Amino acid sequence: MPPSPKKTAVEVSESMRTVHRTSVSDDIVAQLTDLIARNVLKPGDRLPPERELCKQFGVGRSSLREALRSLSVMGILDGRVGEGTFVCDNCQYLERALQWGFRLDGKKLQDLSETRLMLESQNVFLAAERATETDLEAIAEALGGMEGALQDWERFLENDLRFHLLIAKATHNSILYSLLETTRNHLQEWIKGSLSEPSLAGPRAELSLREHHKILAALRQRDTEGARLAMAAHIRSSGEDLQIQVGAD
Amino acid sequence: MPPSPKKTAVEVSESMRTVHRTSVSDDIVAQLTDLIARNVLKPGDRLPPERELCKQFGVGRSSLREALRSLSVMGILDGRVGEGTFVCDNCQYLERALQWGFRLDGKKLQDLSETRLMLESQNVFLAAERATETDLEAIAEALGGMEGALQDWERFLENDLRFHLLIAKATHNSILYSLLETTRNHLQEWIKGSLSEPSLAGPRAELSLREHHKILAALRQRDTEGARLAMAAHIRSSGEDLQIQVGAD
DNA sequence: AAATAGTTAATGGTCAGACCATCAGCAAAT
DNA sequence: ATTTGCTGATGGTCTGACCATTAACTATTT
Repeated sequence: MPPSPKKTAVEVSESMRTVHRTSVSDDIVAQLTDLIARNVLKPGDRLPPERELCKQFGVGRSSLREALRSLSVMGILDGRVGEGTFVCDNCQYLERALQWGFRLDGKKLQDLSETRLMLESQNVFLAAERATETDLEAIAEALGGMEGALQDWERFLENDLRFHLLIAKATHNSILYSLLETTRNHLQEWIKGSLSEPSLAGPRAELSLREHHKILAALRQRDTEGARLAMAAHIRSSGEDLQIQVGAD
Repeated sequence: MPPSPKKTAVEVSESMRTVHRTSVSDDIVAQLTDLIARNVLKPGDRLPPERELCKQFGVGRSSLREALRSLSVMGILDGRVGEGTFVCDNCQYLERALQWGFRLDGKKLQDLSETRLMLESQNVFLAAERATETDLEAIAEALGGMEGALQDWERFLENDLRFHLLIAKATHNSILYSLLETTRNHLQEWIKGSLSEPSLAGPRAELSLREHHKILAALRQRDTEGARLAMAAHIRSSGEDLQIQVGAD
Protein backbone atom coordinates (compact mmCIF):
# COMPACT_ATOMS: atom_id res chain seq x y z
CA MET A 1 0.00 0.00 0.00
CA PRO A 2 2.88 2.49 0.27
CA PRO A 3 3.44 4.97 -2.54
CA SER A 4 6.76 4.27 -4.30
CA PRO A 5 6.24 1.73 -7.07
CA LYS A 6 9.65 0.02 -7.07
CA LYS A 7 10.50 0.09 -3.39
CA THR A 8 13.26 -2.26 -2.33
CA ALA A 9 13.24 -4.07 1.03
CA VAL A 10 13.01 -1.69 3.96
CA GLU A 11 16.23 -1.15 5.87
CA VAL A 12 15.42 -1.83 9.50
CA SER A 13 18.99 -1.63 10.63
CA GLU A 14 18.43 -0.16 14.06
CA SER A 15 15.07 -1.65 14.87
CA MET A 16 16.05 -5.31 15.08
CA ARG A 17 19.02 -7.36 16.04
CA THR A 18 20.28 -10.73 14.82
CA VAL A 19 18.59 -13.33 16.97
CA HIS A 20 20.54 -15.32 19.51
CA ARG A 21 20.19 -18.88 18.37
CA THR A 22 21.50 -20.96 21.16
CA SER A 23 21.85 -24.67 20.77
CA VAL A 24 20.56 -26.75 23.63
CA SER A 25 23.82 -28.48 24.48
CA ASP A 26 25.80 -25.24 24.34
CA ASP A 27 23.36 -23.83 26.82
CA ILE A 28 23.90 -26.74 29.16
CA VAL A 29 27.67 -26.43 28.83
CA ALA A 30 27.39 -22.78 29.77
CA GLN A 31 25.19 -23.52 32.76
CA LEU A 32 27.45 -26.25 34.06
CA THR A 33 30.65 -24.27 33.62
CA ASP A 34 29.00 -21.40 35.42
CA LEU A 35 28.12 -23.66 38.32
CA ILE A 36 31.68 -24.89 38.46
CA ALA A 37 33.19 -21.42 38.16
CA ARG A 38 30.92 -20.20 40.96
CA ASN A 39 32.05 -23.17 43.01
CA VAL A 40 28.47 -24.39 43.41
CA LEU A 41 29.80 -27.60 41.91
CA LYS A 42 33.05 -28.41 43.63
CA PRO A 43 35.76 -30.77 42.38
CA GLY A 44 34.87 -34.31 43.36
CA ASP A 45 31.16 -33.63 43.43
CA ARG A 46 28.89 -36.11 41.72
CA LEU A 47 26.27 -34.94 39.27
CA PRO A 48 22.77 -36.41 39.24
CA PRO A 49 22.32 -39.35 36.86
CA GLU A 50 21.97 -38.45 33.21
CA ARG A 51 18.36 -39.54 33.02
CA GLU A 52 17.46 -37.26 35.88
CA LEU A 53 19.47 -34.32 34.57
CA CYS A 54 17.41 -34.65 31.40
CA LYS A 55 14.26 -33.94 33.37
CA GLN A 56 15.83 -31.10 35.33
CA PHE A 57 17.08 -29.37 32.20
CA GLY A 58 14.05 -30.41 30.22
CA VAL A 59 16.07 -31.80 27.33
CA GLY A 60 16.63 -35.08 25.60
CA ARG A 61 19.42 -37.36 26.63
CA SER A 62 21.33 -36.84 23.38
CA SER A 63 21.72 -33.13 23.93
CA LEU A 64 22.58 -33.58 27.56
CA ARG A 65 25.19 -36.19 26.73
CA GLU A 66 26.73 -33.97 24.06
CA ALA A 67 27.21 -31.34 26.72
CA LEU A 68 28.61 -33.75 29.30
CA ARG A 69 30.90 -35.33 26.76
CA SER A 70 32.26 -31.96 25.71
CA LEU A 71 33.15 -31.16 29.29
CA SER A 72 34.69 -34.61 29.70
CA VAL A 73 36.92 -34.14 26.68
CA MET A 74 38.12 -30.87 28.17
CA GLY A 75 38.96 -32.66 31.40
CA ILE A 76 36.34 -30.86 33.42
CA LEU A 77 34.01 -33.78 34.05
CA ASP A 78 34.72 -37.47 34.40
CA GLY A 79 32.05 -40.07 33.63
CA ARG A 80 32.47 -43.49 35.21
CA VAL A 81 30.19 -46.32 34.15
CA GLY A 82 28.06 -47.62 36.98
CA GLU A 83 29.17 -44.86 39.33
CA GLY A 84 28.17 -41.54 37.89
CA THR A 85 29.61 -38.33 36.50
CA PHE A 86 31.97 -36.32 38.65
CA VAL A 87 33.64 -32.94 38.58
CA CYS A 88 37.34 -33.65 38.11
CA ASP A 89 39.45 -33.43 41.24
CA ASN A 90 42.51 -32.05 39.51
CA CYS A 91 41.74 -28.39 39.11
CA GLN A 92 44.14 -28.32 36.21
CA TYR A 93 41.82 -26.92 33.63
CA LEU A 94 44.40 -24.45 32.47
CA GLU A 95 46.94 -27.17 31.82
CA ARG A 96 44.45 -29.28 29.92
CA ALA A 97 43.26 -26.32 27.93
CA LEU A 98 46.81 -25.35 27.06
CA GLN A 99 47.56 -28.86 25.93
CA TRP A 100 44.70 -28.75 23.46
CA GLY A 101 45.79 -25.39 22.23
CA PHE A 102 49.37 -26.43 21.68
CA ARG A 103 48.34 -29.68 20.07
CA LEU A 104 46.28 -28.05 17.39
CA ASP A 105 48.11 -24.84 16.76
CA GLY A 106 51.10 -25.70 14.68
CA LYS A 107 53.44 -23.62 16.75
CA LYS A 108 57.04 -23.41 15.77
CA LEU A 109 59.72 -24.94 17.87
CA GLN A 110 61.55 -21.65 18.04
CA ASP A 111 58.53 -19.86 19.44
CA LEU A 112 58.15 -22.53 22.07
CA SER A 113 61.80 -22.34 23.10
CA GLU A 114 61.65 -18.61 23.30
CA THR A 115 58.53 -18.70 25.43
CA ARG A 116 60.15 -21.19 27.71
CA LEU A 117 63.28 -19.09 28.08
CA MET A 118 61.20 -16.15 29.10
CA LEU A 119 59.04 -18.08 31.52
CA GLU A 120 61.93 -19.78 33.23
CA SER A 121 63.93 -16.59 33.53
CA GLN A 122 61.11 -14.65 35.07
CA ASN A 123 60.06 -17.53 37.28
CA VAL A 124 63.47 -17.92 38.79
CA PHE A 125 63.55 -14.19 39.35
CA LEU A 126 60.33 -14.30 41.31
CA ALA A 127 61.33 -17.49 43.06
CA ALA A 128 64.48 -15.80 44.35
CA GLU A 129 62.26 -13.30 46.10
CA ARG A 130 59.59 -15.64 47.37
CA ALA A 131 60.92 -19.15 47.83
CA THR A 132 60.38 -20.51 51.31
CA GLU A 133 62.93 -22.66 53.08
CA THR A 134 60.81 -25.67 52.22
CA ASP A 135 60.88 -24.71 48.56
CA LEU A 136 64.65 -24.38 48.60
CA GLU A 137 65.06 -27.74 50.28
CA ALA A 138 62.91 -29.43 47.67
CA ILE A 139 64.87 -27.81 44.88
CA ALA A 140 68.14 -28.85 46.46
CA GLU A 141 66.82 -32.36 46.79
CA ALA A 142 66.04 -32.50 43.09
CA LEU A 143 69.54 -31.28 42.35
CA GLY A 144 70.87 -34.04 44.55
CA GLY A 145 68.83 -36.49 42.54
CA MET A 146 70.55 -35.28 39.40
CA GLU A 147 73.96 -35.75 40.92
CA GLY A 148 73.14 -39.27 41.95
CA ALA A 149 72.03 -40.17 38.46
CA LEU A 150 74.94 -39.15 36.30
CA GLN A 151 75.02 -42.66 34.87
CA ASP A 152 71.29 -42.97 34.39
CA TRP A 153 70.29 -40.53 31.69
CA GLU A 154 66.60 -41.21 32.15
CA ARG A 155 66.61 -40.46 35.86
CA PHE A 156 68.87 -37.48 35.33
CA LEU A 157 66.37 -35.84 33.03
CA GLU A 158 63.56 -36.65 35.36
CA ASN A 159 65.20 -34.81 38.21
CA ASP A 160 66.17 -32.02 35.85
CA LEU A 161 62.52 -31.48 35.06
CA ARG A 162 61.63 -31.61 38.74
CA PHE A 163 64.24 -28.98 39.51
CA HIS A 164 62.74 -26.53 37.06
CA LEU A 165 59.13 -27.18 37.97
CA LEU A 166 59.88 -26.78 41.67
CA ILE A 167 61.34 -23.38 40.93
CA ALA A 168 58.19 -22.45 39.11
CA LYS A 169 56.16 -23.64 42.04
CA ALA A 170 58.26 -21.49 44.35
CA THR A 171 56.93 -18.38 42.63
CA HIS A 172 53.59 -19.20 44.24
CA ASN A 173 51.91 -17.95 41.09
CA SER A 174 49.74 -20.73 39.74
CA ILE A 175 49.36 -19.22 36.29
CA LEU A 176 53.07 -18.93 35.70
CA TYR A 177 53.49 -22.47 36.94
CA SER A 178 50.84 -23.78 34.58
CA LEU A 179 52.26 -21.94 31.62
CA LEU A 180 55.76 -23.20 32.22
CA GLU A 181 54.66 -26.75 32.92
CA THR A 182 52.70 -27.03 29.72
CA THR A 183 55.28 -25.29 27.59
CA ARG A 184 57.96 -27.52 28.94
CA ASN A 185 56.05 -30.72 28.56
CA HIS A 186 55.15 -29.87 25.02
CA LEU A 187 58.70 -29.00 24.20
CA GLN A 188 59.94 -32.21 25.76
CA GLU A 189 57.50 -34.27 23.73
CA TRP A 190 58.44 -32.46 20.56
CA ILE A 191 62.09 -33.18 21.22
CA LYS A 192 61.62 -36.83 22.05
CA GLY A 193 59.87 -37.27 18.75
CA SER A 194 62.79 -35.97 16.74
CA LEU A 195 65.62 -37.22 18.89
CA SER A 196 66.88 -40.76 18.88
CA GLU A 197 70.05 -41.02 20.95
CA PRO A 198 70.35 -40.11 24.61
CA SER A 199 72.89 -37.62 23.29
CA LEU A 200 76.36 -36.97 24.63
CA ALA A 201 75.57 -37.69 28.23
CA GLY A 202 78.90 -37.33 30.02
CA PRO A 203 80.27 -33.83 29.49
CA ARG A 204 76.86 -32.30 28.92
CA ALA A 205 75.51 -33.63 32.17
CA GLU A 206 78.38 -32.24 34.19
CA LEU A 207 78.08 -28.84 32.59
CA SER A 208 74.38 -28.90 33.24
CA LEU A 209 75.05 -29.76 36.84
CA ARG A 210 77.36 -26.80 37.31
CA GLU A 211 74.77 -24.50 35.84
CA HIS A 212 72.08 -25.82 38.12
CA HIS A 213 74.31 -25.29 41.12
CA LYS A 214 74.79 -21.69 40.13
CA ILE A 215 71.05 -21.21 39.91
CA LEU A 216 70.43 -22.72 43.31
CA ALA A 217 73.20 -20.65 44.86
CA ALA A 218 71.66 -17.47 43.50
CA LEU A 219 68.27 -18.53 44.81
CA ARG A 220 69.69 -19.08 48.28
CA GLN A 221 71.30 -15.66 48.27
CA ARG A 222 68.05 -14.10 47.10
CA ASP A 223 70.05 -12.75 44.18
CA THR A 224 67.17 -12.16 41.78
CA GLU A 225 69.22 -10.80 38.89
CA GLY A 226 71.92 -13.41 39.34
CA ALA A 227 69.35 -16.15 39.30
CA ARG A 228 67.77 -14.79 36.17
CA LEU A 229 71.09 -14.58 34.37
CA ALA A 230 72.18 -18.03 35.48
CA MET A 231 68.93 -19.52 34.28
CA ALA A 232 69.03 -17.73 30.95
CA ALA A 233 72.58 -18.89 30.39
CA HIS A 234 71.66 -22.43 31.28
CA ILE A 235 68.72 -22.59 28.93
CA ARG A 236 70.66 -21.01 26.12
CA SER A 237 73.49 -23.47 26.47
CA SER A 238 71.20 -26.48 26.58
CA GLY A 239 69.21 -25.02 23.75
CA GLU A 240 72.26 -24.71 21.54
CA ASP A 241 73.11 -28.25 22.39
CA LEU A 242 69.71 -29.34 21.18
CA GLN A 243 69.76 -27.38 17.96
CA ILE A 244 72.98 -29.06 17.00
CA GLN A 245 71.44 -32.48 17.43
CA VAL A 246 68.05 -31.77 15.93
CA GLY A 247 69.54 -29.80 13.14
CA ALA A 248 68.79 -26.13 13.30
CA ASP A 249 66.53 -24.72 10.66
CA MET B 1 44.58 -77.84 42.99
CA PRO B 2 47.54 -75.72 44.09
CA PRO B 3 49.41 -76.60 47.27
CA SER B 4 49.23 -73.72 49.73
CA PRO B 5 46.04 -73.89 51.75
CA LYS B 6 45.45 -70.20 52.39
CA LYS B 7 46.86 -68.67 49.22
CA THR B 8 45.63 -65.20 48.48
CA ALA B 9 45.11 -63.93 44.94
CA VAL B 10 48.23 -64.17 42.84
CA GLU B 11 50.12 -60.93 42.29
CA VAL B 12 50.60 -60.64 38.58
CA SER B 13 52.02 -57.16 38.75
CA GLU B 14 54.44 -57.38 35.85
CA SER B 15 52.69 -59.86 33.63
CA MET B 16 49.64 -57.83 32.71
CA ARG B 17 48.77 -54.25 32.14
CA THR B 18 45.57 -52.33 32.77
CA VAL B 19 43.53 -52.56 29.63
CA HIS B 20 43.01 -49.55 27.45
CA ARG B 21 39.31 -48.91 27.54
CA THR B 22 38.71 -46.38 24.85
CA SER B 23 35.33 -44.82 24.39
CA VAL B 24 34.09 -44.49 20.84
CA SER B 25 33.66 -40.73 20.79
CA ASP B 26 37.03 -40.12 22.41
CA ASP B 27 38.56 -42.20 19.67
CA ILE B 28 36.87 -40.11 17.02
CA VAL B 29 37.99 -36.89 18.69
CA ALA B 30 41.54 -38.19 18.67
CA GLN B 31 41.36 -39.19 15.03
CA LEU B 32 39.92 -35.87 13.93
CA THR B 33 42.37 -33.78 15.93
CA ASP B 34 45.16 -35.83 14.46
CA LEU B 35 43.91 -35.12 10.97
CA ILE B 36 43.75 -31.42 11.76
CA ALA B 37 47.16 -31.35 13.43
CA ARG B 38 48.67 -33.14 10.42
CA ASN B 39 46.97 -30.59 8.20
CA VAL B 40 45.11 -33.28 6.31
CA LEU B 41 42.04 -31.36 7.32
CA LYS B 42 42.72 -27.69 6.67
CA PRO B 43 40.82 -24.74 8.13
CA GLY B 44 37.77 -24.06 6.02
CA ASP B 45 37.45 -27.64 4.87
CA ARG B 46 34.06 -29.24 4.99
CA LEU B 47 33.61 -32.63 6.60
CA PRO B 48 31.36 -35.28 5.09
CA PRO B 49 27.77 -35.25 6.34
CA GLU B 50 27.23 -36.77 9.76
CA ARG B 51 25.25 -39.70 8.42
CA GLU B 52 28.07 -40.61 6.09
CA LEU B 53 30.78 -40.16 8.71
CA CYS B 54 28.83 -42.66 10.79
CA LYS B 55 29.34 -45.28 8.09
CA GLN B 56 32.99 -44.40 7.57
CA PHE B 57 33.77 -44.63 11.26
CA GLY B 58 31.35 -47.49 11.76
CA VAL B 59 29.64 -45.88 14.74
CA GLY B 60 26.22 -44.64 15.66
CA ARG B 61 25.24 -41.08 15.12
CA SER B 62 25.08 -40.30 18.83
CA SER B 63 28.71 -41.15 19.40
CA LEU B 64 29.79 -39.31 16.31
CA ARG B 65 27.84 -36.25 17.30
CA GLU B 66 29.28 -36.30 20.81
CA ALA B 67 32.71 -36.12 19.23
CA LEU B 68 31.80 -33.38 16.76
CA ARG B 69 30.06 -31.38 19.45
CA SER B 70 33.09 -31.57 21.72
CA LEU B 71 35.27 -30.17 18.99
CA SER B 72 32.69 -27.48 18.27
CA VAL B 73 32.63 -26.36 21.88
CA MET B 74 36.39 -26.06 21.79
CA GLY B 75 36.13 -23.88 18.71
CA ILE B 76 37.77 -26.37 16.41
CA LEU B 77 34.77 -27.31 14.30
CA ASP B 78 31.76 -25.29 13.29
CA GLY B 79 28.47 -26.97 12.40
CA ARG B 80 26.05 -25.04 10.25
CA VAL B 81 22.55 -26.38 9.70
CA GLY B 82 21.80 -27.14 6.09
CA GLU B 83 25.38 -26.53 5.03
CA GLY B 84 27.64 -28.95 6.82
CA THR B 85 30.40 -29.10 9.40
CA PHE B 86 33.56 -27.13 8.79
CA VAL B 87 37.01 -26.81 10.28
CA CYS B 88 37.15 -23.35 11.83
CA ASP B 89 39.01 -20.74 9.81
CA ASN B 90 40.36 -18.87 12.79
CA CYS B 91 43.30 -20.95 13.86
CA GLN B 92 42.97 -19.52 17.34
CA TYR B 93 42.76 -22.74 19.22
CA LEU B 94 45.25 -21.56 21.80
CA GLU B 95 43.22 -18.47 22.58
CA ARG B 96 40.02 -20.44 22.90
CA ALA B 97 41.69 -23.05 25.02
CA LEU B 98 43.19 -20.44 27.29
CA GLN B 99 39.84 -18.78 27.71
CA TRP B 100 38.34 -22.02 28.94
CA GLY B 101 41.21 -22.54 31.29
CA PHE B 102 41.02 -19.09 32.78
CA ARG B 103 37.28 -19.26 33.04
CA LEU B 104 37.30 -22.36 35.17
CA ASP B 105 40.47 -21.98 37.14
CA GLY B 106 39.77 -19.48 39.86
CA LYS B 107 42.99 -17.60 39.35
CA LYS B 108 43.81 -14.69 41.53
CA LEU B 109 43.83 -11.18 40.20
CA GLN B 110 47.32 -10.66 41.49
CA ASP B 111 48.65 -13.68 39.61
CA LEU B 112 47.05 -12.42 36.44
CA SER B 113 48.52 -8.95 36.82
CA GLU B 114 51.92 -10.37 37.49
CA THR B 115 51.76 -12.62 34.46
CA ARG B 116 50.69 -9.72 32.36
CA LEU B 117 53.54 -7.56 33.61
CA MET B 118 56.00 -10.22 32.69
CA LEU B 119 54.52 -10.90 29.27
CA GLU B 120 54.33 -7.25 28.32
CA SER B 121 57.85 -6.52 29.51
CA GLN B 122 59.37 -9.38 27.61
CA ASN B 123 57.25 -8.75 24.54
CA VAL B 124 58.31 -5.16 24.24
CA PHE B 125 61.90 -6.28 24.68
CA LEU B 126 61.62 -8.66 21.76
CA ALA B 127 59.59 -6.19 19.75
CA ALA B 128 62.37 -3.64 20.06
CA GLU B 129 64.64 -6.12 18.32
CA ARG B 130 62.28 -7.35 15.68
CA ALA B 131 59.61 -4.80 14.88
CA THR B 132 59.44 -3.93 11.21
CA GLU B 133 58.78 -0.43 9.96
CA THR B 134 55.20 -1.48 9.29
CA ASP B 135 54.83 -2.66 12.87
CA LEU B 136 56.15 0.63 14.20
CA GLU B 137 53.80 2.61 12.02
CA ALA B 138 50.80 0.62 13.23
CA ILE B 139 51.85 1.14 16.84
CA ALA B 140 52.32 4.86 16.26
CA GLU B 141 48.91 5.02 14.67
CA ALA B 142 47.33 3.43 17.73
CA LEU B 143 49.10 5.97 19.92
CA GLY B 144 47.72 8.70 17.69
CA GLY B 145 44.28 7.24 18.23
CA MET B 146 44.77 7.58 21.97
CA GLU B 147 45.78 11.21 21.66
CA GLY B 148 42.74 11.96 19.58
CA ALA B 149 40.43 10.41 22.15
CA LEU B 150 41.39 12.18 25.35
CA GLN B 151 37.76 13.14 25.83
CA ASP B 152 36.33 9.75 24.92
CA TRP B 153 37.35 7.32 27.62
CA GLU B 154 35.91 4.35 25.78
CA ARG B 155 37.83 5.00 22.58
CA PHE B 156 40.94 5.85 24.56
CA LEU B 157 40.98 2.45 26.19
CA GLU B 158 40.28 0.76 22.90
CA ASN B 159 43.37 2.28 21.32
CA ASP B 160 45.33 1.59 24.46
CA LEU B 161 44.58 -2.11 24.05
CA ARG B 162 45.47 -1.95 20.36
CA PHE B 163 48.79 -0.34 21.21
CA HIS B 164 49.77 -3.16 23.50
CA LEU B 165 48.55 -5.95 21.26
CA LEU B 166 50.36 -4.51 18.27
CA ILE B 167 53.56 -4.59 20.26
CA ALA B 168 52.95 -8.22 21.07
CA LYS B 169 52.33 -8.91 17.40
CA ALA B 170 55.62 -7.21 16.56
CA THR B 171 57.47 -9.94 18.41
CA HIS B 172 56.41 -12.28 15.60
CA ASN B 173 56.03 -15.00 18.18
CA SER B 174 52.50 -16.31 17.98
CA ILE B 175 52.58 -18.03 21.36
CA LEU B 176 53.61 -14.94 23.24
CA TYR B 177 50.98 -12.99 21.40
CA SER B 178 48.28 -15.49 22.29
CA LEU B 179 49.28 -15.59 25.91
CA LEU B 180 49.28 -11.84 26.28
CA GLU B 181 46.05 -11.39 24.40
CA THR B 182 44.17 -13.85 26.56
CA THR B 183 45.68 -12.68 29.81
CA ARG B 184 44.89 -9.11 28.98
CA ASN B 185 41.33 -9.80 27.86
CA HIS B 186 40.65 -11.80 30.97
CA LEU B 187 42.10 -9.10 33.16
CA GLN B 188 40.08 -6.43 31.41
CA GLU B 189 36.89 -8.39 31.89
CA TRP B 190 37.67 -8.98 35.53
CA ILE B 191 38.23 -5.28 36.05
CA LYS B 192 35.10 -4.17 34.25
CA GLY B 193 33.11 -6.40 36.52
CA SER B 194 34.38 -4.75 39.68
CA LEU B 195 34.75 -1.20 38.41
CA SER B 196 31.89 1.19 37.97
CA GLU B 197 33.19 4.65 37.11
CA PRO B 198 35.38 5.47 34.14
CA SER B 199 37.82 6.58 36.84
CA LEU B 200 39.77 9.81 36.99
CA ALA B 201 40.13 10.22 33.27
CA GLY B 202 41.95 13.51 32.86
CA PRO B 203 45.30 13.37 34.67
CA ARG B 204 45.58 9.62 34.37
CA ALA B 205 45.11 9.66 30.63
CA GLU B 206 47.81 12.25 30.12
CA LEU B 207 50.26 10.39 32.29
CA SER B 208 49.44 7.22 30.40
CA LEU B 209 50.05 9.03 27.14
CA ARG B 210 53.50 10.16 28.22
CA GLU B 211 54.39 6.64 29.23
CA HIS B 212 53.27 5.25 25.92
CA HIS B 213 55.35 7.82 24.09
CA LYS B 214 58.39 6.71 26.03
CA ILE B 215 57.76 3.14 25.05
CA LEU B 216 57.37 3.93 21.39
CA ALA B 217 60.51 6.07 21.43
CA ALA B 218 62.50 3.20 22.91
CA LEU B 219 61.09 0.86 20.29
CA ARG B 220 62.14 3.20 17.50
CA GLN B 221 65.66 3.43 18.87
CA ARG B 222 65.82 -0.35 19.19
CA ASP B 223 66.57 0.23 22.85
CA THR B 224 65.52 -3.15 24.19
CA GLU B 225 66.30 -2.51 27.85
CA GLY B 226 64.83 0.96 27.74
CA ALA B 227 61.65 -0.37 26.23
CA ARG B 228 61.39 -3.04 28.86
CA LEU B 229 61.86 -0.59 31.69
CA ALA B 230 59.41 1.90 30.22
CA MET B 231 56.80 -0.79 29.83
CA ALA B 232 57.31 -2.15 33.31
CA ALA B 233 57.03 1.33 34.78
CA HIS B 234 53.88 1.99 32.80
CA ILE B 235 52.17 -1.18 33.88
CA ARG B 236 53.13 -0.69 37.48
CA SER B 237 51.80 2.83 37.54
CA SER B 238 48.53 1.88 35.91
CA GLY B 239 48.33 -1.13 38.15
CA GLU B 240 48.69 0.95 41.30
CA ASP B 241 45.99 3.19 39.96
CA LEU B 242 43.71 0.23 39.62
CA GLN B 243 44.41 -1.24 43.01
CA ILE B 244 43.43 2.03 44.61
CA GLN B 245 40.09 1.98 42.88
CA VAL B 246 39.31 -1.68 43.24
CA GLY B 247 40.54 -1.76 46.76
CA ALA B 248 43.70 -3.71 47.24
CA ASP B 249 43.50 -6.89 49.22
C1' DA C 1 33.15 -64.80 61.92
C1' DA C 2 35.37 -64.12 57.57
C1' DA C 3 36.07 -64.70 52.94
C1' DT C 4 34.04 -65.89 48.59
C1' DA C 5 30.72 -66.26 44.99
C1' DG C 6 26.38 -64.99 42.94
C1' DT C 7 22.48 -61.69 42.21
C1' DT C 8 20.44 -57.34 41.35
C1' DA C 9 19.81 -52.49 40.41
C1' DA C 10 21.84 -48.22 38.99
C1' DT C 11 24.50 -45.86 35.63
C1' DG C 12 27.19 -44.37 31.71
C1' DG C 13 27.98 -45.88 26.70
C1' DT C 14 26.07 -46.97 22.30
C1' DC C 15 22.80 -47.57 18.72
C1' DA C 16 18.76 -46.93 15.63
C1' DG C 17 14.98 -44.41 13.92
C1' DA C 18 12.22 -40.54 13.64
C1' DC C 19 11.01 -35.57 13.25
C1' DC C 20 12.13 -30.60 12.91
C1' DA C 21 14.42 -26.12 11.34
C1' DT C 22 17.39 -24.24 8.37
C1' DC C 23 19.93 -23.46 4.25
C1' DA C 24 21.51 -23.88 -0.79
C1' DG C 25 20.11 -24.53 -5.29
C1' DC C 26 16.92 -24.53 -8.82
C1' DA C 27 12.66 -23.86 -11.38
C1' DA C 28 8.56 -21.34 -12.22
C1' DA C 29 6.23 -17.08 -12.20
C1' DT C 30 6.27 -12.16 -12.39
C1' DA D 1 16.13 -9.62 -14.16
C1' DT D 2 13.94 -10.22 -9.88
C1' DT D 3 11.04 -12.55 -6.95
C1' DT D 4 8.66 -16.56 -5.29
C1' DG D 5 8.08 -21.26 -4.08
C1' DC D 6 9.59 -25.92 -4.05
C1' DT D 7 12.81 -29.65 -2.83
C1' DG D 8 16.60 -32.11 -0.99
C1' DA D 9 20.50 -32.09 2.02
C1' DT D 10 22.07 -31.27 6.60
C1' DG D 11 22.69 -30.34 11.44
C1' DG D 12 19.81 -30.32 15.89
C1' DT D 13 16.82 -32.78 18.94
C1' DC D 14 14.02 -36.40 20.99
C1' DT D 15 12.73 -41.15 22.21
C1' DG D 16 13.30 -45.80 23.35
C1' DA D 17 16.00 -49.65 23.58
C1' DC D 18 20.03 -52.57 24.70
C1' DC D 19 24.85 -53.37 26.49
C1' DA D 20 28.90 -53.23 29.87
C1' DT D 21 30.45 -52.03 34.09
C1' DT D 22 30.15 -50.98 38.84
C1' DA D 23 28.48 -51.02 43.68
C1' DA D 24 25.74 -52.92 47.09
C1' DC D 25 23.54 -56.66 48.82
C1' DT D 26 22.68 -61.73 49.68
C1' DA D 27 23.74 -66.37 50.05
C1' DT D 28 27.20 -69.76 50.34
C1' DT D 29 31.33 -71.76 51.81
C1' DT D 30 35.27 -72.15 54.80
